[in-house]
Amino acid sequence: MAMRFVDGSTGSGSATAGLCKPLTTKLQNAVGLSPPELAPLISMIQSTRQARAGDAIIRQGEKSVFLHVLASGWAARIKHLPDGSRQITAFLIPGDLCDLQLMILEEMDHDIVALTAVTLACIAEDALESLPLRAPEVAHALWRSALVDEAILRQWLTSVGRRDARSAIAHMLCELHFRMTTAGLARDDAIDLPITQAQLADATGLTGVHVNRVLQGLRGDGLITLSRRQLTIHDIARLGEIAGFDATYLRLKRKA
Amino acid sequence: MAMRFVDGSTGSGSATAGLCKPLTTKLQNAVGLSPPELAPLISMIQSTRQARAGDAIIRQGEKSVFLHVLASGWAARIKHLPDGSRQITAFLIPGDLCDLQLMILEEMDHDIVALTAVTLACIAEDALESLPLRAPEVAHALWRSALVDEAILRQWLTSVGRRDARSAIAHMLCELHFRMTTAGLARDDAIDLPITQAQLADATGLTGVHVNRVLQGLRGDGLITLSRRQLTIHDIARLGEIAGFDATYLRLKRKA
DNA sequence: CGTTCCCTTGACACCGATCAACTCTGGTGG
DNA sequence: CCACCAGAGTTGATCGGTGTCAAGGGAACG
Repeated sequence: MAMRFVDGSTGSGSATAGLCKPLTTKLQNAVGLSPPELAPLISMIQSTRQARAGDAIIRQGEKSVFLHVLASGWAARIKHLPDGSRQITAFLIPGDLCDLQLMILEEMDHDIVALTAVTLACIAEDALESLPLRAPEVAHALWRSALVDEAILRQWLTSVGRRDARSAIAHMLCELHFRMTTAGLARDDAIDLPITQAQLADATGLTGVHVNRVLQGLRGDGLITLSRRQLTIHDIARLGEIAGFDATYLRLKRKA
Repeated sequence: MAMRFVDGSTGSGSATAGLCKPLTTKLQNAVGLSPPELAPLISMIQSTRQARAGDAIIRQGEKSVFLHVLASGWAARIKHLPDGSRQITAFLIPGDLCDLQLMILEEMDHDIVALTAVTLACIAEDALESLPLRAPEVAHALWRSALVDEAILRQWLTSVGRRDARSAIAHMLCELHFRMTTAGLARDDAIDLPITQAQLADATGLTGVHVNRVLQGLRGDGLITLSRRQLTIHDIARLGEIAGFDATYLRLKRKA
């Protein structure tokens, strides 16, 4: 959990702007914000922070004086149970907000753990507090991002509660592909998928063994290739059909 | 889905104030707002709306010009799957907000359905938009309520994904009892629980038959009484232990 | 006083969990 | 460059928690 500080000056120093690429891409694609509108956000990045795979980014019960934005790498929201099992409650990809809720709530109700090496952009809380006045459309966009996360959560609950394993995993792969595309991180039908089958199991409420068998099935049907942390979806239409996937919940736009 | 309009004048007309009892109780208990601080909220209620059990309050894909606050009765957020099965994503009790998300997002990603006869307080959207300026602590409280709903969602996902049926149902009963208490609607260890076993099954990812058997088990162990839509918890400590229940996620307070 | 949900119970089937190797891959150090 | 090692993936055999199907009983409501 090494801390490293970079240039936090106002303006669009190229290092800072590069850090925020996935976030700005996401906000442009999904909300329709223009680069000039996004400038206030980029200029608020005060420092960056690195973490290695397995490190906790923030723990249950903690509070933070920074809003953390994932700039590179993957992370997960994790809830731990008394018996040692865990439920992954969200996968965070570049451009996702870690802890916007701490603007309003007192402490985290879950851990956030880095799944790969990770770079975080840190935005000071007090800078955020004046954001609604200084750049209302950006503040709006951040809340929108949080509300889409909640819509994702409802989809996950639906997957775990009512879809069978094959359909649930297909749905997860469709969603991740779609989100990576929105963040500008997909290469056509292929994405980096740097998570283990056990982590996929913790997200879908299954066991690692069963996830493995289901993936074999999807591979066997020629729907996907997944190896060396690279996912390629060969027949996205059919995969979406198996999943009952409808991307509307990820597209929810800003109100006119 | 009859619409009925009542006095929407400013001030604390007793009818309007009475409507909001559970909401104000909740906000007082959970956030520590005082009655004078809540006055602006009560004065914003523009009309009320009634619905009968089974009626849709708002449908997936719809938008609304009102924020609906549940004043009496129970409702549920429901996601429908292509095969006809359903996942209940939230139980809404008096004092809960139905569609705050529509302040920012364009359309609903799920249905909200009345589970009993229901009274809704309607707050006009444009009145809400100026709320952060006029009564920042109330606006804060509303967002807080939405974020607690998200924390609840994470708990549900954890229940469905990683707890067994007995533990998941015990957890649900603990949560509902706690929330009813916070809304000022509990009588010691007893609450109204006007939902069917099938609905409890749709919320926990189980079948009605299995929910029935689990409830029999909890009854047989002397932990609860549940009949005629009345739930009494006889041994809340042991029920909480079975559930792995920790109410922190429902208590998340306003930031100092 | 019948109709309609809802609850209850039993027998049986099955999806996914568990247990237990074994293999493969990537990274590390000699 | 190779030997080693830990983590991740793979596979088979078996178990068990829930689902499914089917039927009957009870309570609310007109």
